[in-house]
Amino acid sequence: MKKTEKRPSRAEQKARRPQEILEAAFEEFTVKGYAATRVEDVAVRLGVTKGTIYLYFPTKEVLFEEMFRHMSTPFKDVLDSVGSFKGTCADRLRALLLLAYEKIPNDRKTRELLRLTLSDGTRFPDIVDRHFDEFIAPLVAAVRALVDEGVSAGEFRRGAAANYPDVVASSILHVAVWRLMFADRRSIDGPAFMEAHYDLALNGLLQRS
Amino acid sequence: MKKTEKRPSRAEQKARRPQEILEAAFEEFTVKGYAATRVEDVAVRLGVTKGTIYLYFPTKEVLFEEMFRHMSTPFKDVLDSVGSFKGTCADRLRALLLLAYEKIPNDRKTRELLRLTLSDGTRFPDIVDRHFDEFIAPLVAAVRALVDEGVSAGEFRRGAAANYPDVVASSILHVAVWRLMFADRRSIDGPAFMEAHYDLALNGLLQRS
DNA sequence: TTTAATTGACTAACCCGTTAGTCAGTGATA
DNA sequence: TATCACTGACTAACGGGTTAGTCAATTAAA
Repeated sequence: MKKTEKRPSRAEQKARRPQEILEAAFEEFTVKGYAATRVEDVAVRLGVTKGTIYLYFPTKEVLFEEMFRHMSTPFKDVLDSVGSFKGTCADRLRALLLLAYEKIPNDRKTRELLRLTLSDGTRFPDIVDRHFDEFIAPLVAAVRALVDEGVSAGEFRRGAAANYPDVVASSILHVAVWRLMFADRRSIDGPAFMEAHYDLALNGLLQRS
Repeated sequence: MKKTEKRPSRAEQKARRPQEILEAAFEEFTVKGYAATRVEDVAVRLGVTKGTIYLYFPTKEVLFEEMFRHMSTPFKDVLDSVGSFKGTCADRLRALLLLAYEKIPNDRKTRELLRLTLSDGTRFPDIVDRHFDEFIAPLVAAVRALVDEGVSAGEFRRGAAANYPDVVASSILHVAVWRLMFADRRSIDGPAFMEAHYDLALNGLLQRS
């Protein structure tokens, strides 16, 4: 308990509350899932009582939805930076994979939101659509653009894989799911796995002779 | 409602009950998850009352665990049949992928158990370990054996991908997760996806010469 | 008639959402 | 600067509804 920082004024505290609540909610919901999380758990984690939560959010469902929105940062911006990259398509594929690994399996926030999407997506179809629009669609589009360009340039083969870009990226999901399943119980060597992924994908795409 | 089959005797009914309950439990748990499923939902689905469930299973937790055990059919046996295949490693890789696609993303049972593993695995660590032993480990081992053999025979490259067999198979998981997320809302062309997967993996593995 | 599978009412505990009341913090007044 | 009336963020306790688990009564097969 540091005492160095001064106690915030009431106005400051009030302005800060919604964010604090949403972040506490994230921790609880991701560990227990929507149904098994009690609103009071969220409050206790923050050091307040349940009533306080209801001053800021009308229902548990709204709390969950807003938590999800607050925690999911769009992926498009990150991907756009790949478009500005120079170099061979092979180099740019590598850059793209690096970014995607950072953003998806290596980022706890994204990883846990994936879990919630799978476990509670039926109850909240909106968050699944958001997840698709903000993560999956942009990533698949980026891979597709890159592969198409490689094919046009004669660098990549024209083949079944080139037409289904998902298969080029899907090992990223593997790492994310692995970590969600086993946490620290079975560790996975991220960089080594990514190298293997890049090696297989690149050689799978490259012109053969 | 066919009336052709005769009413079962009491002994027959009693012998049949546990299975019936476990299958009804599967339907309910996979739709709502552990926490949001009521024991009475399971009973109603079967046309009995809650008390009956408790004649056969002592608690909701035990019901869930036994449901999971009853529904997960081991994968090893299926994989062993690949070992007896003849042909090039490329052919055998194709056969292995076909089997894996049938068993994982195309099989509703396996798919939904994957969802439960992710959503309620924290509460039931045992089922995660079972899942690993019965699905993941055998599949990875089979891929590794095949890739190693291909490398020894000079058919496959020696490279990063050959050392991390997971990347060769991980697109399978992609289809499973996709279907869990979007159900019928965004369909995925299974056979075409598998072709793309095989195309990329095989060319990624093959000797480059 | 005997036996045992099944029922369904019941309990105890739980949890969402509400609200009357509290008190720390604020700012006007002297 | 010191006093104090007032505000509003927060709390504590509760109503109402739900659900896991129990068990005495029921019912139908043998």
